Amino acid sequence: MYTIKEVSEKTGVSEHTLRFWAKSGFFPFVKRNQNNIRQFSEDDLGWVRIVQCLRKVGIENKSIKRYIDLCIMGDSTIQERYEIIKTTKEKARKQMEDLKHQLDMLEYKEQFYQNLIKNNLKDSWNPMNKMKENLNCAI
Amino acid sequence: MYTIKEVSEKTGVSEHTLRFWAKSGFFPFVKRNQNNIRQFSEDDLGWVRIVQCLRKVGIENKSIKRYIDLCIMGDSTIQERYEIIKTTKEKARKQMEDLKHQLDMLEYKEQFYQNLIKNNLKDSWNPMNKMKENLNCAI
DNA sequence: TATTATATTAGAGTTACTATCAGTCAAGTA
DNA sequence: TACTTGACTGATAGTAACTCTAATATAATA
Repeated sequence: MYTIKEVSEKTGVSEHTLRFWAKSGFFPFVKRNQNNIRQFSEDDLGWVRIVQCLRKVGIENKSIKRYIDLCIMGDSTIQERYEIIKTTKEKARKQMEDLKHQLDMLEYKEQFYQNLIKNNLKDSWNPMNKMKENLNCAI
Repeated sequence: MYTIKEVSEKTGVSEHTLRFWAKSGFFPFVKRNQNNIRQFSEDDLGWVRIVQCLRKVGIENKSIKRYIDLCIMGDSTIQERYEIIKTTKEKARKQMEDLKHQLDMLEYKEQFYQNLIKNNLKDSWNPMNKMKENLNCAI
């Protein structure tokens, strides 16, 4: 059993956000002790991790709540939950692709600046200066 | 020269967001025609794309503004701009890694539900049912 | 000439936190 | 017994980055 602090440390989700999520109905099975303190079980930790995963892929809280509610409803909703996961996975895959493009662009920019710096120091009248002049345009 | 609509279509950034970014000072060189309509040049399009790239990697608008301002200031800021791009690239690389973990988790979940569905339909008293019972816990 | 399309602006609304405050409660320590 | 610590509650305000709405203007088209 884990306190909210331990869950925060284990998952990297702030205590604030965990309470916010709890209030949003994301952890319906978390028990309290006699002092009203939340006691997260290993399974509850699993819920935290899946919520965290869905959020990181950009699923909005309303949709996460829907998924949680389906889980609570039991076996009859397995198909729908499967579809949600499949769609989310596809979304994550597209994000990976997109992020790869951004990484490529940043690598290109890095090279661009690296050349600029190298040539600026060594040689002030080489062809790179054409680029230099256009710097404000090309960023 | 492109209208805001054309830029939106070319880049996938909404007209709304483009105006918001413009207002934030991200496109200082965009000219207007006699009717006060924005006319994006090919170079301006380049600015849109780099801003889009930085946003997609999660760089906050305040930092983007800083980068834009450095660009305007000219050659003396090349080193600092280079550092920003390098740091951003590193950030993007870390995001890729993290997203890969989320993708792995979603793939695992997909398999989990797939097995559940397959076994539920074919055989109601196999070992998978243990998992089924724990579904609400394991999500 | 009337309508439609596209553009502009200011400003309100939204999401998902994030932070702060005020106050309660219980457990452990000096 | 007083004090500190950690957790809880609720309310409220602030923030980032959009996102949407409304009011208005111009230009092209029927």
